[in-house]
Order: sequence, then C-alpha cells, then structure tokens
Amino acid sequence: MRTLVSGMAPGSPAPSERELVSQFGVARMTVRQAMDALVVEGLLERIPGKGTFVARPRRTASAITSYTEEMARRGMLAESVTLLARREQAGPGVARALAISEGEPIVHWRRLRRADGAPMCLEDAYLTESLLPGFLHAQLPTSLYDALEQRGLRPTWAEDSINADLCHGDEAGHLDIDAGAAVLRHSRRALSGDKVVMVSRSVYRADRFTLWVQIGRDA
Amino acid sequence: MRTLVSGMAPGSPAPSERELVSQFGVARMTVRQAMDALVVEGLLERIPGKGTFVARPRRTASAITSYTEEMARRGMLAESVTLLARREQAGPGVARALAISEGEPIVHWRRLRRADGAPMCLEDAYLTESLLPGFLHAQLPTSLYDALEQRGLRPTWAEDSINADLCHGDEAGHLDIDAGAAVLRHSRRALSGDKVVMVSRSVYRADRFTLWVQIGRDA
DNA sequence: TAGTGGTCTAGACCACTAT
DNA sequence: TAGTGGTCTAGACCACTAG
Repeated sequence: MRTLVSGMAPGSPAPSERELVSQFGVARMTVRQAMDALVVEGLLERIPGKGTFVARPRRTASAITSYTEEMARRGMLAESVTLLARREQAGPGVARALAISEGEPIVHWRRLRRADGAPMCLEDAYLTESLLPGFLHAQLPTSLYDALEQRGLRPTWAEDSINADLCHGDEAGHLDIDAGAAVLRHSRRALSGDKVVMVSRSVYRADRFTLWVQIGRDA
Repeated sequence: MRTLVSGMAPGSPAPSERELVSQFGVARMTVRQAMDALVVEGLLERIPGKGTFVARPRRTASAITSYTEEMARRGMLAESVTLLARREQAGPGVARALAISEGEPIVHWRRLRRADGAPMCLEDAYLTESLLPGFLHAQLPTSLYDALEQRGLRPTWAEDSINADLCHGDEAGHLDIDAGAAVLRHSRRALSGDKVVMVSRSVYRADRFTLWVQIGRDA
C-alpha cells in the first residue's frame, strides 16, 4: 500500500479511492482505512471534492535525530572518536534509566564528537547488552542509530533533559575549552515503542551549540 | 459522544461498541469512527479482546506550557514580579522574530519569575502591540498565555532555542546568584496558527532548573 | 463459551470541486 | 454533470480475553 506513495512527488495525486477499489477488488471502507493510516502518518493529504495527494513532508524539527543528522542539518561535518567502548555492569542510575536490574551487563560507549574539525560534545551512551548481542565484538558502527535500526530498535521517541553547567576539569581537555566555561548537559532516554533502547549523557560546548526544539506541532 | 468520557476515571471501561450500537441505533462502523477520534486524541484506549477504556492522560511534555503550568507540574508555587511593562519600538532582532517591521510598536514585558519563593528566571516577553490593543492600559494579566487565549491567540506551537551561558552581572542580582554562575538561556517564538504571537528570552538559574522535553511522540 | 475489539464487505447518500 | 472524499448502514468472520 505504502509503495503507492513511496516515490511520488509531494502534491501529486494518489489514485482515487474508487480506483483502488476496482484495482484490488476490496471494499471502499477497506481502502479508506489503509489510506487513513498514511494520512495519520502525514504521507497523504485528503482534499474533499478534489482527491488524495502526496503530502508535503511536515516540519521535521521535533523528530528524533542522531548527532550526525543534527550536524548535517546545521551544515557541519560530524566526526566521532571513540574514547571507550566496553562491557560494564549497570550502576543504579543507568539501571533505572534502562529499566533493567542493577549489575546487569551493559555497553558503555564514550565518544568525542567533533563538528567541522573542532570538539563539540562528549557523549556517554549506555545500552542494554542483551538487546545488542555481539555489539562490541563487531566493528563499532559509524552511527549508533543506524546500528539500532538494523536490529529493529530505531528509537521512535525520547525523553530529554537539558540543563546548563560549568565545564568540569576532566572534560575541559577533550572539549578544548577552559574548566568553568559554560556547557550544556543533555541527557536522553531513547525508546523504541515501549523498550528503552539507549540512555546517554552528553556535554556540549555552549559556545558552539544551541539546541533547537519545536514544541506542540507534528514532527 | 465525548460526554461519555468526560468525567470518567482513567482506566474505567467505556461502553462496548455493540452496546452503543443498540443504545443509539447506529451502525457499528459509525460508533467505531466516533471512538477512533477519541482514541487519536488520547482520551480512550482500546484493548483487543477486553474492551475500551478511559486512557490515562498521556505525558504532556511536548505540549506548549506557560511558566505557571510548568512549575505546577513540578509541584512548585509560581510567582511573578513585573519589572517593566511598556510600549517600545521593535528593534531589528525582535522585529524579525515577530515578523513585523522594524520600529513598529511592541509591548515589552519583563518579569522576575519565582518558584517556591526563590528566584528562578528572568523573562523578557515581546508582543506585537497591534494584536493586543489596550493590553498595557488594562491590568496586567497574571498569565500571559491566558490573556492571549482570551483574544483567540493561544499559542499552539513554538520554536524554542536553548543554550548554556554564564550569568551576566546585571542578571545576577535579580536571580540571587553570582555573576559567572551557570544559567540556561531559553528563547521562544510562540505561534498561534501562522501568526507569531510572542517572542521571549528567558534566563533560568541552572541550579534550580532542568528543562524536560519529549521528542517524537504525541503530546 | 460469551464478549470484546479488528477487519472487511457491498452497497448508499451527502457536500464539494471541476468541467 | 461526473468525480471526489465524508459518512453511514447492516451485516460478517477473525483473534483474543476471561470466566
């Protein structure tokens, strides 16, 4: 069904409901229900009396994006250096956030994120190991979100918390700023459906990074 | 239809579809469509094989909220002191954000926001005066969003930007923190439909405030 | 086993748009 | 006037839940 829409240009007309009825030999209500799903997803747009059309993509601001995607949107080149990638046992905080038991095996992945060559952010990601068998033994992926997607665990939504702080001494060197400079601390709990897929804590250089959020409108 | 749900406790069962069919003498598809709307709105929840139930209110994180509402959600008492409320001419930055011409009259409203008695945030709100005739001559409202709502200008969505900074000297006294302490700077462009209704810049004490955002899921 | 929601059929009439 | 989506009817079978 969605293949009918996949490659079409925004604004171009979709087949009419009655057309699909005769084409597939199903009832019109059935066609409507199938199309309803695409309308809700924002792929189709119905105009009474005129027809059904491929919708213009809605604003993508509040969609969940990876660091790489986010920097691409800013026209910056994203790079990452892995500082640490190992198996650990979940401490109390991470265990609670991941909705697992304390002491269960997790993957801890720390990366320095660069943008246009200069440090932007220091990120610690924590993942439930049992969801990602063999993750550390294979080559580490370029994009964590892509790797999750390949396992059917693409985050569909996230709970983020953001606050301001002063840069700690142990972070300053990595970020190439002075201790005491302003930083933005960003925590994310990323979920795929009901499953907590990843928890992360990031420290962004405030002089290079402003977070943009769109609120109260579809993604 | 929605009166069937209005006063009911979350989790309590709604009448079954077939029950409503015989009660109202309509077809089941009709009942389903009416209920579908409520399900999409998040008022009802269907559980196959069990029934339809009044949904627990979904997380409201990505709905646009006022300061007062936000603090209430944190269980804190919100208060505001007006530091400045006057007519000004739009400077270049505010004019662009409000989508008006430079020099057009605006309302500038500066408030110190308190929570549980202590300073939390310093907010400068800018509004297009022509949208709010007589705003400054009447008594200033307790809630800006309520005042906008009464004029049919309740913000339905907003573009926010958030970054970290160090507290400036002129802000420190109001916020009762030291200059150089970490603060969260929050800018908002609030829209009602296509109309820009308000632009604001806020400075939050980082030691008292963490922003929570939910991304990629309905409000 | 009875009741529930999920899905589907094969029609129907309406308001609206375009020609 | 023909075609579109919006809504509705009066059934039907299915998978699932619960007693």
